[in-house]
Amino acid sequence: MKKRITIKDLARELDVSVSTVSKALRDSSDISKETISKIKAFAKQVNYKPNYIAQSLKNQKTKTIGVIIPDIVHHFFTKVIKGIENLANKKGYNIIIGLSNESLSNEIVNMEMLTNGSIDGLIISVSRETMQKQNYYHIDETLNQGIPIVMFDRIIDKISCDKVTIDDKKSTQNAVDKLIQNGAKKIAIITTKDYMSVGKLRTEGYKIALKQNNIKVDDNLIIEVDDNLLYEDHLESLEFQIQKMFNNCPRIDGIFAVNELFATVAMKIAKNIGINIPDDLQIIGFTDGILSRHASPPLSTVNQHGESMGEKATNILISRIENKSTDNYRTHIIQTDLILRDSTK
Amino acid sequence: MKKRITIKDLARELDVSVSTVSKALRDSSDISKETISKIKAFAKQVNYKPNYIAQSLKNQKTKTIGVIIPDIVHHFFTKVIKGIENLANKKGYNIIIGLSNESLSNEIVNMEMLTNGSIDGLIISVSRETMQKQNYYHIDETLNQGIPIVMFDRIIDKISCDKVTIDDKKSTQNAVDKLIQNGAKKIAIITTKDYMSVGKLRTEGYKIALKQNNIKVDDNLIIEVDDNLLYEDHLESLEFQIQKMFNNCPRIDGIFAVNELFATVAMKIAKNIGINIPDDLQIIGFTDGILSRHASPPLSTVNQHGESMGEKATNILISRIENKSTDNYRTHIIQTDLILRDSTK
DNA sequence: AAATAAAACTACAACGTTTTCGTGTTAATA
DNA sequence: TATTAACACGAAAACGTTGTAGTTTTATTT
Repeated sequence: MKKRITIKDLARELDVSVSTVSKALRDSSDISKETISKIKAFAKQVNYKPNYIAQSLKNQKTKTIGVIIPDIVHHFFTKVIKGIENLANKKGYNIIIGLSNESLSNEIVNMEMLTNGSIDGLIISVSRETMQKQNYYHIDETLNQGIPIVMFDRIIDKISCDKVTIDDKKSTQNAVDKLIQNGAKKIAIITTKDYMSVGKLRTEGYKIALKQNNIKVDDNLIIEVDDNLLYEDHLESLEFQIQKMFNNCPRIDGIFAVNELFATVAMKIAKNIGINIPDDLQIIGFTDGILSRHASPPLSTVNQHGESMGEKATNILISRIENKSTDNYRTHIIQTDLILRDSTK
Repeated sequence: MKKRITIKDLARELDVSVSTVSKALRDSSDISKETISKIKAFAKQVNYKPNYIAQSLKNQKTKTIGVIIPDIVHHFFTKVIKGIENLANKKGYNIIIGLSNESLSNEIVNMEMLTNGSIDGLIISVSRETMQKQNYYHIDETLNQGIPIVMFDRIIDKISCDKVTIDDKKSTQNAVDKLIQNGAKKIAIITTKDYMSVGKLRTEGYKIALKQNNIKVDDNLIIEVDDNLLYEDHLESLEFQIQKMFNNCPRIDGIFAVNELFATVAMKIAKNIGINIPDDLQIIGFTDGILSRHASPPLSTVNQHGESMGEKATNILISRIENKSTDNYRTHIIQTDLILRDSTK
């Protein structure tokens, strides 16, 4: 186990001062060409690598960005992270990840760990509990400390910072429109309770689409799933609610689901009852994940472009970090599109 | 934007020395009870938070562990990360993630970024390219630097470090056994080319199970998919190979697939041809992911317990980091189990 | 040859901690 | 009362860098 080589070691070996080495390595005009190349050559030879921690302390910046998400076992978030990582790496940043597990206290703990000097900026999608309790103190705090934040997907209007998201309302409006154009008349939506901004917005989009096409909104067709439970572990209750919907309104011919799990489960149940998809019932989900792609039939879905979202967020964050740009905060909208597969006509 | 409060600030305000403050905050016996509580109270009042970077530099440890994986858009890895994060957080560690995207050079770059002082230890599942090219220099290097490494899932025998994985051979042997017990006689395996240790081991397990049950191994039933391509983007070629298998050997009554995507696609194709599952054909996949759970019928599968794997790896790593334990390196085996759903009788 | 300017290099403080080794008080012992 | 021990605190170095403000050397001008 070799000891790490430091600038001091180089200086001693080459019989120059520490400052000379440091400057040479960063091509300072203070140092002569020959000395620079001599030092660099030697540094390379002995495999010198600068200590990031020391640099961070000295430069007061860490070249790492924090990412806090509610859950990592989730296709969409995973795509976003991929986008973040790729761009961040390209720009010489590392990412350090915190998981809130949908809990406010976890979110706070993670945030505190990260904001004690470890990161230059933060990208976050807040936990469900944070939205419910509307407790944003920790977010305000880190903003106050001068750490730039970019929120994505689940954003909070009251907080003023950069945001990147999609137009949830418009996107579902388009999707529902498509259902209607395809001949659907009795369209249900499977959504979440409305403390989740996205669920709420998508429900609104659904209603607008219906109204514009002169279809009456029927509250029996609006299924609000209580997503306090982690769906994957509580499938029965989800299935139960959907089953009930079919019982109450057997003649449903279109379903818009707020995520791909809801869509997949709805389709499964419909098929069990003997409903033919897409002939008798058309379904459109949200988020182009693995489930949609491999369901049978493959699900039509609204593609959120998670990777672009991650890249956009990273871009904004890094320019805040590096330019100290004090432009007004903006909310950037990522375009969605409708991927039409076999669950629609 | 408030300036961050440092120990120096506290010292000035309270009119004591920096050392006293530092010691008081860590409950040193050097300092009197009263002074300690006075200092702590004040620190709390002004919301003092220690600077992690400075502590890292001074203490020569960062309390963060690096995680490098080939891909994050992948249910299994995601489960492992969850396991790592949960345990790490509990023990006061952060995790910082690097993605290799299955590329050796990316893996190297990430590794270099992380090993320049940013992490105390590393958990890694190597990229496909690393396994193919058998280029392990970067891994040896960081081991040499005294940074402990735990490899998981895709492990390299030649490298001596801690490892945690499953018994691929035995697990598939059990699964194939189950198929045979259920009456299957003509069992195919869909695997990967054998530079991937896991594909190779699973194929071996498959062969053992057949032999022990006096079934002749038929090379036509061993489908080796070239997974140099990212499957998700190259489904056609995967489908093509599986299709061909059914054409060549129509009477297949059992399939073991090396991952859940292969299993799902195989099932889809079989259903299209009109094969009934599980009556005519039984399928078992690997990795209990979202696809298996929501396929129709739901897929029987070998559960790898990714989360436990992550936790185990973290445990081992942290004890290496903190105890400097010099026990011999061990390879820990995580038990798998067979989840029986509706794709088997 | 003296004065000046430019070039090449170095000392040192600083980033925010932790820790070793003192030093000055007070209390206990001889 | 003199000596020692225990207690409470502080000065300063260190972790590995960077950058400012010198200082020395070399080259240029008069």
